[in-house]
Amino acid sequence: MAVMENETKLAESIPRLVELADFRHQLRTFLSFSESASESCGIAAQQYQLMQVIGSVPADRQASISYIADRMILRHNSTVELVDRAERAGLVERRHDEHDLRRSLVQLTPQGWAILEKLVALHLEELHLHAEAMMRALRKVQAISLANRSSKNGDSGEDERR
Amino acid sequence: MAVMENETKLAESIPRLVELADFRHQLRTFLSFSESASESCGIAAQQYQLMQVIGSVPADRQASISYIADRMILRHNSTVELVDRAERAGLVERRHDEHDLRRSLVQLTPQGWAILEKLVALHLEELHLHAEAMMRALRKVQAISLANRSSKNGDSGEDERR
DNA sequence: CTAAAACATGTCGCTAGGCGATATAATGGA
DNA sequence: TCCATTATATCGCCTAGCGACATGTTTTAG
Repeated sequence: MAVMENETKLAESIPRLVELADFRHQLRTFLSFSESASESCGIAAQQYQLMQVIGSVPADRQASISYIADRMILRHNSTVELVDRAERAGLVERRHDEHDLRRSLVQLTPQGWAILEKLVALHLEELHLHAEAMMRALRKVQAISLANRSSKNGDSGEDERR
Repeated sequence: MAVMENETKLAESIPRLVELADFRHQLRTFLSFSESASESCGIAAQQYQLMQVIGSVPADRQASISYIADRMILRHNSTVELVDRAERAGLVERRHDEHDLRRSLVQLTPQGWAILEKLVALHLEELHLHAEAMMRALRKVQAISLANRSSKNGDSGEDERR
């Protein structure tokens, strides 16, 4: 260890790195496709995701800003801005909740529905082609992460266990 | 159709939307975790991904800017800037390719390796917990996208299957 | 019933990070 | 040698997310 130049660390010096990197690459590829697809419909990728969230609200809930923020994993103010942009683009519109005047409910416009429908189709098509590769990559990582349990504690061997 | 107010479109008006949205939510959750984990190590999520790419270069290749750009799915100039930042943070360093002076090869510093190792462990831990849910969501979408082949052409029924 | 706490949304200024356009140097083939 | 191609780097711009703050509404405690 002392004699090894620190340049010469090999790809496998961190055991599961390659699999994680491959999985991540799959994700980037999918996200990149989604971005292109959205742009091909004239909207931003985030707006597509926003519409996805709004369009898939469970029947007993409504798409308030905070609900959307929660599902989009964004701060509420970022969500407000996202909805602003989508509203300006004519994809969604705000309504006031009659029972709680603080809340503003967001819903898709007919144009929003149309674009969403188109993008869902495109994504399903893409996933039809690439879901399998993603599954494979994820499965590998999963197998690894299972074997990797308690990798922190004094484990002597970490490689022989499947 | 004429009498329906356009407000009342239900969640299932686009058949597979919920599954796609759920899958996307899983992705966001994972990416959000990755972001937090990276920040907990004092670096940006993109820098972690950069190190992943560099650390997992196949033995017969080297991490040039263009290679990284390709794997990160970024423009080369964005990659240059990403590497700049990572270099400033002491995570990576540039070297010149002796055989092609145009190329600059990027490699991890010892500190970079240390942080990468830590983050890989954190991510494997996380995936140990959530890979299953991601798999499930992906599997659903996949099943759907299979059934959805040629959904464009005049298909009368799209709901009765399964 | 009212004051205060909690909550939901909205506004503003800032910043990071990605991109297009452009520049410069090195390589390779005719 | 000369020029097209390749690889990296630089610059200015712009988007989208965030923290801090503001406003209005509901709920709760007393």
